[in-house]
Amino acid sequence: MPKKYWLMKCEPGAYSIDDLERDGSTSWEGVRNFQARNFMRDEMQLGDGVLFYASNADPSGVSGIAEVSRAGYPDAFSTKKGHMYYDEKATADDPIWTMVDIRFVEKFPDVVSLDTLKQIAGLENMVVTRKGSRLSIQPVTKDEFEIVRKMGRKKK
DNA sequence: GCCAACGTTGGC
DNA sequence: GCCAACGTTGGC
Repeated sequence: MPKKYWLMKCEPGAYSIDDLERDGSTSWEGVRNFQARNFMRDEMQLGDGVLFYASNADPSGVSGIAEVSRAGYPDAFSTKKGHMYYDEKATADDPIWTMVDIRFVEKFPDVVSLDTLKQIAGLENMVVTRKGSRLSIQPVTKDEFEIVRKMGRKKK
């Protein structure tokens, strides 16, 4: 299966590219959106490329690169009563939700801001540049991934 | 902090 | 199966 590419959003206050660099890798639990879950459960594969996107940031944008280090597996937090990711509909047999692990690859010298993404030719169809795009895990094409990586490596 | 856009829920 | 109400996301 050919390698796929993704964009994963997180608020830096919750988890940033610096946290990922420090930790080396992390589990990506707590996604409670069916579309995003389906991507993790059905399509994400070991080694897939990830654009690490900082939302609600200053500025918001892609702050680095990660890769999938473990494909989709059940999100055990969904059955932990009292936990912030607890879902009362989840059971041991059917935890409903899925998580993946990702590994740090690189941090960009400068964030490729959303504003920049919107101006770059070739990224017109990127999900993240569309108005009202709230999906926290989005598919990205190989071309889009490489354009953003190239931009991110460029020093100002 | 505001609020538009969105996803989910639940009444009917 | 529609759709209003609600809660959340995320840019600004």
